[in-house]
Amino acid sequence: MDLCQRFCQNQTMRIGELVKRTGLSRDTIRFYERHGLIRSEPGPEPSNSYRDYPEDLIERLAMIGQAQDAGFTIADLSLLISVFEGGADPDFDTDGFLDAKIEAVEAVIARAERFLAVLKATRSALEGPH
Amino acid sequence: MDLCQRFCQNQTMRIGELVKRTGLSRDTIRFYERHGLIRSEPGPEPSNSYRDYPEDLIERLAMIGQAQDAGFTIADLSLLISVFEGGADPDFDTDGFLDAKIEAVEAVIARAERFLAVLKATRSALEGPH
DNA sequence: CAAAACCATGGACCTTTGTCAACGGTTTTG
DNA sequence: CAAAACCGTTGACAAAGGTCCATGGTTTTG
Repeated sequence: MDLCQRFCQNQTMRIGELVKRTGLSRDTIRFYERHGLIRSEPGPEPSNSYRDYPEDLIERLAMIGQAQDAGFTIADLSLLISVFEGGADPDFDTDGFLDAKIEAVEAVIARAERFLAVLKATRSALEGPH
Repeated sequence: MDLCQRFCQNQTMRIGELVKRTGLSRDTIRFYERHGLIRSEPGPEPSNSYRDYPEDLIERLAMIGQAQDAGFTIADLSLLISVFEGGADPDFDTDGFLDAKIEAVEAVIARAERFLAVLKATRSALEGPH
């Protein structure tokens, strides 16, 4: 199967393109896959072991980055993704999880903003007297 | 020197009180000190090796927490603190450093906020149909 | 068709940010 | 004064999040 086929037929790509389009490293992507944050399919050719990565992973990988900036760990993300995909353990308190995480992220943002203010004040203090 | 003396004379405390007032662990505080993020003084008694921690460390330790939430590493903080204390390498580009860091923190906040929106949307989607 | 580029897998390795345990000394307290 | 609580130092350990390397196969390209 050549490039054009892959391009025209559907929205999947090989890992190299995902690397280019996300800026992540190959190893990082595989690391996420090993930890269940993303999934890939076997690819149509029986002759190789190349895997297909769907288009929407680009969005998901971006979200993973945002989540990490918000203080989420891989384990947190793993849980959240099971919520997204509806495959969560039925007696898992999804609402409670979400509420707690929302609060935590709001706290992180508030703290980061307080720090940002310190940083800006420092810059002013340095530029003022100059 | 007894407790009252220490309390009345000046604004320093021993590590145990710092632990209580910051919520950090003893080991974390020592870790930060080993890495130059905070400093302590030898304490007045010659008979022991206890150290004195100034009152303002409480504020600084709070700031360190905020900085970490904003994506700062210990190494970043070490640089920033040398800027605070005016002891920075004279040919270090302080302005450039601050500008870059401010931009980075703003980016972290923006990304965390985008993620927060995802989280809230997910909660709504879950509560709505219920 | 040969070289260059790409892919998967497995496991070792690395950095960051702490945490724990052990040892021996000092203070505080009942 | 004795037990309990506190302190400092050292060094090993740990978990998270990746990164690197070797090996061997597949595609793409010139």
